[in-house]
Amino acid sequence: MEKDGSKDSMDAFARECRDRGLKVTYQRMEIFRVAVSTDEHPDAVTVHKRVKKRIPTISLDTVYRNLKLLAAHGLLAVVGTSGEHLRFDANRGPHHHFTCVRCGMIRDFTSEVLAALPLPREAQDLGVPLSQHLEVKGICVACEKKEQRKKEAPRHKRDA
Amino acid sequence: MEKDGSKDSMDAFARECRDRGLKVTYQRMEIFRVAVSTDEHPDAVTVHKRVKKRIPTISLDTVYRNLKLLAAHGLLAVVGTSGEHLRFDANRGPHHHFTCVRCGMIRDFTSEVLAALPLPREAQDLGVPLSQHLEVKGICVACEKKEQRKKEAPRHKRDA
DNA sequence: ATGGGTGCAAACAGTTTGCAGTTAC
DNA sequence: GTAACTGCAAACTGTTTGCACCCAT
Repeated sequence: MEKDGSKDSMDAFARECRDRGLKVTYQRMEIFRVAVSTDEHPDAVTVHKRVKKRIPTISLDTVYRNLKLLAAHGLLAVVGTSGEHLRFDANRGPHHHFTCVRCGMIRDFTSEVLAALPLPREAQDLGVPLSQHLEVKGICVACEKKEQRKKEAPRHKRDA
Repeated sequence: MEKDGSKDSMDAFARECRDRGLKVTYQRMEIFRVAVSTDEHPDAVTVHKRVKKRIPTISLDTVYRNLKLLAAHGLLAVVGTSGEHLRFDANRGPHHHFTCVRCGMIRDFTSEVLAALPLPREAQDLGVPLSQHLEVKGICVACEKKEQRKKEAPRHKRDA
């Protein structure tokens, strides 16, 4: 699926919706078209504004609902940790983040390999870089352990 | 400044405050102590809860104000894009982000060098990684141009 | 003493939810 | 026909702001 909102990609999207039991509504299609036609990572209000040009009566909450729904189905993603509360970081040195997708915990790590990494040219083409850090998403050891336990001992209903 | 809230680091912090004309209040010190004593990247409510143990009467908005103030002074940082609106990304392939610190624009880029990069061991120690992407912060070409113009032609008041 | 800082309460903005009517399947 | 979806309005939550008092400098 290219990021252009072409007929092909919209057809593919419609198919993916039906596959998941999601109805293919005009609103949903237009919301997706707008989202997929830009790489500015718009927020819900921006998407709403743009969709309104085609569907003047569409409501903001329909946009929210659809973006969230599509995100839940993996048809699009929420950028970074956006939308969560403000989180603060008193570690002022260069470091990277490991974010647990289960519990939301963010842990720092440092890496000499990464520190030595030159900034890719593709990024330099976009502007003057000031800092860079790697965002790793995954499942932290604590959550991993929890899930292991569930698998290993499903006969106990300790995790009702 | 180590991330331990030791007397030394607190003294250093007090000095940095005074250097910037910020008053060294009990509340401010405790807020910083909490922030710097953890790498969980707590949100304001969490910080508030912890500071309350020492200062039961502290208000949540004092915590907000101080965290924001300290962030503005570079004494701590706001994590990722947190706190902004929800932003959505329909680019489902692996890609990285260039975020402009001036205008907030986020642009995607891909990089074969990065794609080939093995995940550092330090991250694997924290859990099972699912995805990784580089977050580059800097000044985008548009903002860069704007600032150049200001420097080069200050005699014209085209940028009043 | 005095300007910044604090606490309170009220305002705000973005997001979510309940409901009744509508639409895709 | 029915379950999913939409639009509206009201609720909610995290964050910000105005104001009067207080405290570090």
